[in-house]
Amino acid sequence: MTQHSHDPAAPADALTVEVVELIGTVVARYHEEYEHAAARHALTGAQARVLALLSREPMPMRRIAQQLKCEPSNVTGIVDRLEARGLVERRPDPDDRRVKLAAVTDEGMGTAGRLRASLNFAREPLAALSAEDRGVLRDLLRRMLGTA
Amino acid sequence: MTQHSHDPAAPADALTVEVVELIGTVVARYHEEYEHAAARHALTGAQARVLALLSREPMPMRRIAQQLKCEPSNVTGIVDRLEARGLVERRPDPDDRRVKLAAVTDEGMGTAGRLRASLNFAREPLAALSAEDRGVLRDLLRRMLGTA
DNA sequence: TATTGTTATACTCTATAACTATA
DNA sequence: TATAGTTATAGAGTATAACAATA
Repeated sequence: MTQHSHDPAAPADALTVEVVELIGTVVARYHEEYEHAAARHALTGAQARVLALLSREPMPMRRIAQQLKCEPSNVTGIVDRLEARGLVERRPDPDDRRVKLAAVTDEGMGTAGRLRASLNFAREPLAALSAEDRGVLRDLLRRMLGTA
Repeated sequence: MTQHSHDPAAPADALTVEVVELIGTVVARYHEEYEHAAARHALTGAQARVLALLSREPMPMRRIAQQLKCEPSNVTGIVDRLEARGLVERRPDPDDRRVKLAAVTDEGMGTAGRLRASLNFAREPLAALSAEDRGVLRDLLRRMLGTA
């Protein structure tokens, strides 16, 4: 049983435990900041996520649910509330009349942009790291996530 | 305006943007795994967090709310549900009769232990990194979080 | 008076199941 | 038959405000 074991039942060493705890702290701080940024625009976290998603590209209700990893029925309500505020609209899909494409309005695009700008998680914690450090961090995270 | 600027309105460089996106992915994966681990024990995320919190140390309802960063009134319901399942109990505080100390039962301690063990975020993604890499990652995260 | 925990209320998110309109 | 979106329903988390017991 070495430190490099992939045995899922292997007890974690002290270093791994500390890294996991640090990641937990990052997760908590990230979420807190995201919720606050959303609240500053009178949005819930879920609404902000959908708005951010649609600001990149309109998409069917079904696909929003897949991205959010939730049931399609939930998306109806979230989009309803965004639509009631004029930030999002439902458009018919010319290729399939069953499908409704959710798309941000001009106002919604503005809100999405301000939301993105007010998310200072990008700048504040990472500002403590040099460009070189950030590069090392990027590589480690990539490998951790299996995307490198 | 240099790359090291702390100006909160400064646009983020490409590297910073990528690191933030990677952190976003880590956050999403961490949360997904936490919710699944909780669900395997028929707990919600909030219930699992409170159980984990109390498994370290009994504490007043008020302090649970502070740790969860939510209103004290919410804690009543979460602890109610844990108590109904016999995982947690309310005890009087001998020093202040207004206070109720929430504490895990023996059964709750067992569930908390199994929950912790089933959280394999500790092992799976970090297994891709060597001990040296994990040390570097720990140092970068510490500095990012301002705890070093 | 201030504090602790609770209750009452309203809103949002969530999953499940049944429904509709299309395909 | 199958799929996209919705509705209906119920449970859980959340904040706000008002309350009882205690400090």
